[in-house]
Amino acid sequence: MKSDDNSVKIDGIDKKILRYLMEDARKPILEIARHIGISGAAIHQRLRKLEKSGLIAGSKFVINPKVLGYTTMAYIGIFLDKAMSNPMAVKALEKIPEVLECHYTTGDWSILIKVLCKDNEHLMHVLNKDIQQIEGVSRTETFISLNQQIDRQISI
Amino acid sequence: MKSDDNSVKIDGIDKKILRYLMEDARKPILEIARHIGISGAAIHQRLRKLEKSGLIAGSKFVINPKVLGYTTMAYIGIFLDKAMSNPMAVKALEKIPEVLECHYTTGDWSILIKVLCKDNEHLMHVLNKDIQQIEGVSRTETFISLNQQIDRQISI
DNA sequence: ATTGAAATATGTTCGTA
DNA sequence: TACGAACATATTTCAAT
Repeated sequence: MKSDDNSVKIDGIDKKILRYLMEDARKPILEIARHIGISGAAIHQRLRKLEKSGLIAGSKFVINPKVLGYTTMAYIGIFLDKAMSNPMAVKALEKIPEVLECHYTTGDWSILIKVLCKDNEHLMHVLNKDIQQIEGVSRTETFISLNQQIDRQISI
Repeated sequence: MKSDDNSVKIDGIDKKILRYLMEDARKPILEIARHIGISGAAIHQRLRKLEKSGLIAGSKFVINPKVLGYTTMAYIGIFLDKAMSNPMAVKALEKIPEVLECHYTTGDWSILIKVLCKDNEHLMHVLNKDIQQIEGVSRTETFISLNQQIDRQISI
């Protein structure tokens, strides 16, 4: 069910439903139904349509890492010797649990990753013992996040 | 309920419960109960404890932005004239819906942001019309994510 | 697409161990 | 902590519009 511009069409009611569930995935459908004034069955049907379209990728519990002692987040730009080593480097990065994101990027680096560590010492360990030891990694540039001010999903 | 190292203690059962819900926030508690072999009431009680500890920050529906036509993700390093302009710049960034993350960082830039746009043209528009026009922004460096290979939460 | 109602499943509380 | 039972809600399906 795709439109001309290769994107799914959703109407105002779909948006309202999604906005509730993007805030709280466990919000009861019937509660949303009461808020926006249509039946629970209608919402149920719309959600099935949205899931089928692929727009809803799933749902997640959000964990607060600080409560587990993880207080140091950083972005690390990685220079690789040869482009050939990229897929192997990503495989190695996947095995490092502190690596939460990994992007091939334009610009100076081959790869940009986001890591979450307990503290600076832990970060240093991940850099020196885990990342620098990956075959093909020649150099890294680290940017520690002193404070995350915005963290949100796409606005619909 | 914090331990000596200022982090919450969770046991193996807590971890199992959380792992299920981090994958699928709407997974029924009773289903999880059947999987791990304790009663639904016990899980309910543990979840209340985990929420009270602050470890569970909430839950979210995950939207696939590609289905809405958003295919260009980029990181942008922003140079600010004076540190003084930082909070004002963040306020201005909050008003740009394409900005999904914003970090104060160590290193070259004052601020690192993540943006999600429909295409390169849209990204260029956000750069030139929205970001560059913010008071105090002197220069930006853009890194387009050609491909995101890893995207996950903290592993517990 | 939407509805109400019925059937099924789940969430929640409580007394007890 | 954990349990089971009882009660309150929610999800899901379906015939009808």
